[in-house]
Amino acid sequence: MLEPISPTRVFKCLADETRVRMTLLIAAEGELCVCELTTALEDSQPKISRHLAQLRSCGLLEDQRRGQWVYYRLHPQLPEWVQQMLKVVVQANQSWLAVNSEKLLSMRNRPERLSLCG
Amino acid sequence: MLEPISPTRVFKCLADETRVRMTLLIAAEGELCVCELTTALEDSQPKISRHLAQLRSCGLLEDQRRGQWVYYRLHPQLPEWVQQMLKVVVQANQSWLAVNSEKLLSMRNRPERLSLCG
DNA sequence: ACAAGATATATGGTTTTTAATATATTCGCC
DNA sequence: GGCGAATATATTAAAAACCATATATCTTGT
Repeated sequence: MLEPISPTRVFKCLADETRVRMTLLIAAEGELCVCELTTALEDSQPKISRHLAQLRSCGLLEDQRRGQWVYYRLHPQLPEWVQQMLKVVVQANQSWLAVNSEKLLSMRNRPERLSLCG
Repeated sequence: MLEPISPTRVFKCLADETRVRMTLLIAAEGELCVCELTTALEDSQPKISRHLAQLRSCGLLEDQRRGQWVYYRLHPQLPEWVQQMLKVVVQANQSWLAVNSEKLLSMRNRPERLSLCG
């Protein structure tokens, strides 16, 4: 297997308001598509998409197209310590994330999920 | 109390090779002075010092002068989640940190500590 | 089945902002 | 004065943002 992701690399990925919020939201929700993230963060689609590409390319997220939507989730091969870390951070920062979770909940025309099978 | 440190802020602090290594080393060792860090990381004193200032100013580290040396440790009021996070990261990345720990161990003229209290 | 339009996402090219580095200098304590 | 540590300044490098545009999928009409 390839060299495992370094702490520096992980922290650099998360060292941006947009990227942490997206990553934590995804960690909390399981998976989210680009338009959901765009709504939750109230940011432009190209900006969201670019940051997602970065998170994908450093191995934090994985993407999956389903029809016209592309869904992002935590990469299943993420090292234990990164998963644990994200869990701790999500857990302790729910009120900080609330502004985004709420926008997600009140989003209109949110693409439907058949079930949470993955 | 002031606004707690945000995830973004924490991750930005750690999003630099020099700063993560220093922070994790300090988390692992309890406390270290500037000259020890300079040796462990094989970097210039001004560089180390400036990064330490950054870590101090975002509340991750606290400094304490003892004679001619200045010692750094994790800030005692660091939120629980940050401490947990650092613990997880240190624990899982010991071999990545080994290069620095070893230089620390083999350092000559290392300032003596009376005891590990504090 | 095919073309036209709508919606979802990604990328190219540029400018602007921010952060890291090196060198020189200053401060503080013995 | 000498050692450990901090800061100032200039320079360089990296990352974010923005706008426009491209691709892919779905829908509707014929």
